[in-house]
Amino acid sequence: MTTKPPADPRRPLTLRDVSEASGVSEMTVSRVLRNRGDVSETTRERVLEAARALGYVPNKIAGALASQRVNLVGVVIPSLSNLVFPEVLSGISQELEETGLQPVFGVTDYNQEREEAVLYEMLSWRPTGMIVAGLEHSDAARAMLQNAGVPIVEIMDVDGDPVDSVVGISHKRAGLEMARAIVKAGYRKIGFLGTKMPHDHRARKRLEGFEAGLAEAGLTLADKEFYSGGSALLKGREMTEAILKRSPDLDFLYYSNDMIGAGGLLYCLDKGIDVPGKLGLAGFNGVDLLDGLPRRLATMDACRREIGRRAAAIIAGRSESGLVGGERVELTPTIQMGDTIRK
Amino acid sequence: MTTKPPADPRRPLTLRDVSEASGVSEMTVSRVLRNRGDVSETTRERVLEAARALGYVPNKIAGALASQRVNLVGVVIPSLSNLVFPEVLSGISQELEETGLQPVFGVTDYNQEREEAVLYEMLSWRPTGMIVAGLEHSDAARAMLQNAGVPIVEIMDVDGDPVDSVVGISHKRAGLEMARAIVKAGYRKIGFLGTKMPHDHRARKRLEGFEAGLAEAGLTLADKEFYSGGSALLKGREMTEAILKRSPDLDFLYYSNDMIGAGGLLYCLDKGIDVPGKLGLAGFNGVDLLDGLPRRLATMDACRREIGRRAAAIIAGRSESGLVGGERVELTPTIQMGDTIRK
DNA sequence: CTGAAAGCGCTAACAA
DNA sequence: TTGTTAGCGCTTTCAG
Repeated sequence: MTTKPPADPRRPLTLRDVSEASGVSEMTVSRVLRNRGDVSETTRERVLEAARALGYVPNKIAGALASQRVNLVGVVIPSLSNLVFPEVLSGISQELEETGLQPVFGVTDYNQEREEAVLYEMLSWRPTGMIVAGLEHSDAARAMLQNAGVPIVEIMDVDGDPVDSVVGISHKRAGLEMARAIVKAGYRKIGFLGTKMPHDHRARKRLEGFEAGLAEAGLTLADKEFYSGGSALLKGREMTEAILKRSPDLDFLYYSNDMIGAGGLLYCLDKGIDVPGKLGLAGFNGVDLLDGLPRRLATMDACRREIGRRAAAIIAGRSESGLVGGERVELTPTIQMGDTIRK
Repeated sequence: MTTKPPADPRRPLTLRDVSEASGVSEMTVSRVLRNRGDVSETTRERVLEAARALGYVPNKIAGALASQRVNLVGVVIPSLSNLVFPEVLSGISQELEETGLQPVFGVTDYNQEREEAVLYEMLSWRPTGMIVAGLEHSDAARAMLQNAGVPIVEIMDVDGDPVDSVVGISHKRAGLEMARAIVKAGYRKIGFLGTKMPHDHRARKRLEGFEAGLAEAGLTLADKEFYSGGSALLKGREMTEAILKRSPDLDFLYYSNDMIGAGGLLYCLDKGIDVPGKLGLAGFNGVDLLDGLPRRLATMDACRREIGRRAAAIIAGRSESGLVGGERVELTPTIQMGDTIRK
């Protein structure tokens, strides 16, 4: 006759431990812990009591393997320091809160190889769905997403060919409309200041749309200036100084984001340049972080939180309603004229 | 005689599929895909080829269950919009990059109930380790962490009683030293402006340390102003206006973070207040986002990226070297005097 | 309302 | 170098 060796005390607890402590079968314990099926109030309480007393934390790995269900939603974004993405994430978290689904974040640093690695890693956890920033992916990444067999939502941008669903704004259109507004306000010698990152496709599309908008009025960009890295506010300052030295006759500066725009604005105020009389300014994103500046920079709201919410809603909706086709949600950004464009 | 029904074509691929496609046992396929054990170059290539052709993505759920190893590190932070935390996360990602470990983020919104929920959720995936912001947790949360059986690193703050390891700065000391620097520069009527959030323990500790520092010189805070929510830059402006209206004789304003400090600075410059001659200003965090302001705000670097890195290194180190006791890493923040304190 | 048996997809340990 | 066997901790399914 043998006795079982005493279990390792540092071994994580299992359903069996709760079962033994409560004198109820593992199956019934499992039911109680998941609120599934009918369990008598008596046993229910006995089980809950035992689980709490032991400090049992269920093993979702085993649960997921057995049930073939994982309450994770993968979210892949290029950067956390961009100010834009935390807000998207926040919209996603908020929308998912009530659904029992949990977002899991991955960051690519605007790097396609990293993106592939992150996607592979995430998909290997068999998430309920994936939310991925942007429409531009390597062939391998697209293939992975296509074969994943779960709802995919590409976000931020709608100008392109989505794998499945897409939620975002048209950055081309955003650039176009900003150009029209600027032209309409009477500006003619217009410069562009933006990021150098070759993989920031959305900034590129805004610039394309912007140039198209100028072309409608027979205009072309008078000058451009690009940067990469560093404090955006400071870069905005430096770039503005540089472009104005080179092209002193510019009457408008269009910045690819609000942070560099704010730097430019501060520079102009420092130098006593008449804004928006002699020089108009506009950015992009509508970050309310900047609301306390001496003047409100003209900008365009990118609907960041709403994008996160809608994307999450698609995943949540589909995960309970079975499969539906790819949806397309195009949000409409609104221009905020602020105080840096002439009326 | 029966034939197996054809497999559901949308069913995710398994090791078995790769095994059949390559004519190699599942076990060997598994070895190849994990680079474990010796496999002949011939079979290795055959397997890799088959896996790629099929688009096989391994199922980590099953793998983790079988191997009892999970390459996930849980990271729990209070907020993403705080500017501080993205940088910590970035330090963590960076340090983990080479180790095969993957960070998974969870956000608590400075809410203890949410924290419990997030911790429970994460621990149920049996991660390799946990990084948690702050030392203040509910009893239930502490118990969960204590019983998790994996390395826990609490970050940001060292003033308190850690569950296991801790990496951070002393916020008490940070406040204390800033007070000393201010007093030494000759300021005497000092006001404090900060967040109202009752759960921002670190801000509270800085304030305590700050008051202790003033007390050393026989001083007390002349006035205080608190806020919650909204654009920090704007709030900084508004609060500064309010406190100066109420207490026009203040000669220094200590802000609990750089963003509201920047708002205050912009307000003072607008109003033509002599900074730092008549009024000194200081913030906290050292966010280089603000480098482009007209003057550099005095501040104190909170070592955010370094904190993330060190915490991640502890998890990574312990996961391969077996268990070690709780480590304590206290980083030393450095004052940056900027242009808003008299020399 | 409760329990017993089978197996999710993979890997540890051992055998060949 | 490769294959076989058992089982990770849970849930599904079916039987009581």
